Amino acid sequence: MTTIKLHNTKTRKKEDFAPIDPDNVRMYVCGPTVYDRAHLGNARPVVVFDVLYRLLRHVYGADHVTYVRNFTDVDDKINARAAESGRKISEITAETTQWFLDDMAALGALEPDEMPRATQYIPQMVAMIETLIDKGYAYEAEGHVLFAVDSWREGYGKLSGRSVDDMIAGARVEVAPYKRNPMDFVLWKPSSDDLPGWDSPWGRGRPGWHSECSAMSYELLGESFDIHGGGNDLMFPHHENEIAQSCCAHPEGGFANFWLHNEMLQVEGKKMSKSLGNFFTVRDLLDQGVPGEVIRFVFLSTHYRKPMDWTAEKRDQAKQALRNYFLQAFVLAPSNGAAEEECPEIIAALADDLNTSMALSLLEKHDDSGNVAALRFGLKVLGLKPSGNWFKPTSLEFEKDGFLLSLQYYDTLPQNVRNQIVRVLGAYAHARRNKNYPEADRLRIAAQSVGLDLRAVKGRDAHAEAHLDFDPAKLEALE
RNA sequence: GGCGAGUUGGCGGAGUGGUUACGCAGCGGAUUGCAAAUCCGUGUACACCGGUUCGAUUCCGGUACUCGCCUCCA
Repeated sequence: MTTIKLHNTKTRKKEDFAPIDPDNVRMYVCGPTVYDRAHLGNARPVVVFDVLYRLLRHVYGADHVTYVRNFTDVDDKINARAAESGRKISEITAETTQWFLDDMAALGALEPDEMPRATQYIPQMVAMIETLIDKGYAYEAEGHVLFAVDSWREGYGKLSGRSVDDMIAGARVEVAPYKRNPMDFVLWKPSSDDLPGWDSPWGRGRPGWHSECSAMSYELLGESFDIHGGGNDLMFPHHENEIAQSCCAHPEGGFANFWLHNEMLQVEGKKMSKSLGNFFTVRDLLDQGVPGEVIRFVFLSTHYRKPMDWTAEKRDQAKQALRNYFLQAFVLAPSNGAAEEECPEIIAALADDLNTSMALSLLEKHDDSGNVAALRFGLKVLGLKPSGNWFKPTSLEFEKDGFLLSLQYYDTLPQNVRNQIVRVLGAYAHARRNKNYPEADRLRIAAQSVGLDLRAVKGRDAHAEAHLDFDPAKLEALE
């Protein structure tokens, strides 16, 4: 069996991955807070851990992996959004959740096995907080329940490599007066009547952000599981706090064995932010006609632990490369050939701490050598699947009146359009035959502007190739 | 200030203690009325300074720079 190596943030080293139970490999990844459309940066961890999910399923079997990714549907940002829009919270979270699912599906991400909503796990959070209070790790103050970092100094800060003292020294936050230690964090906070709230031993309130992931991972994966993932900005404080809660509430388990963190995304060399004007969502890109699999390809071209820069140039290069692979794998190759054939090199690349850019270069190799079976396998295991026909500027070729036509959906075009195309081709061929090059060029350039390529072909008069944006309505003007 | 990540040819991006991927772009050529497409050929790069070594881009130390986190932000 393939040994997967993963960089474990806990040890800062690449380690051999060995699941607690190979029959049920368990992974938890922090999901989105559902208050708005996912921006491009939100998509990176989704794609990174989707690749890992696929690899785990390949190695251990699809039925032997449990992947959990939550939705945070109780949060002050959501409350704020509801207040300013006048809409119901449940409406906003339901809509945003569906948007997220749709956008991530467009990026070729498989849905996790479990997608718990925080609001469905309030009782479990309350229970966990009670346990923490009972064990002396948490205390109530002014309707809040706080985790006391001093009660677990031996463990707190280990993941992110900070000591409690360092953190206090570097803290630049105003400290709430009811905190015993400035670094204590909120497990439960009171809700006013106009905010979402649940009854609890500490009055009506709502959970702190960190409580959610601990309670949900415990409920769905147990007190110890294999992998916990997320963006490296979550390392502190979110993951540190999760560890504190989970390890103190359930000391019998070790919580997550492997911690994986992806690096952040930049846009044209700068952090994506609204103030820089380079902020955009996945949906924006899709609406601009960038296929989701092209976005995915760009993500895959950078190792997950390196900062990734989204640039227009990368987008274009990715599109071109993918077009070639898709053409080779799904159009040019004989359809009756082997569907796919496992490529151990690609699996080995992924098993080496998700070396996706290496895997991509192997795709290139198989494309060059015409090894379609391996190419198909690679595309599949990387989750690169055509979302439409964008990569097929041409499809089948037809002979018509001595001209070679290679037109997408030729047979679905109305007869009059077909005839028009043949007439344009005829005019083009005629002009060339008579060395009337200005006229030939005029036709070629004009045709190009409506999405039709005319070109001379040896041994034939002319060749027309229609692109997807071919607009037959404008064709008439050419004649 | 603290913690962490990174720095490879024009761009992207692997990899390696000595033979130095690959893609894109570029350049040269073939072909072409021109262009496109295609084909052939072409690039000795690894931030800087020390150290280890017969030999380092690859190992060790330091410097510089970039980026992230430390505060709601993925």
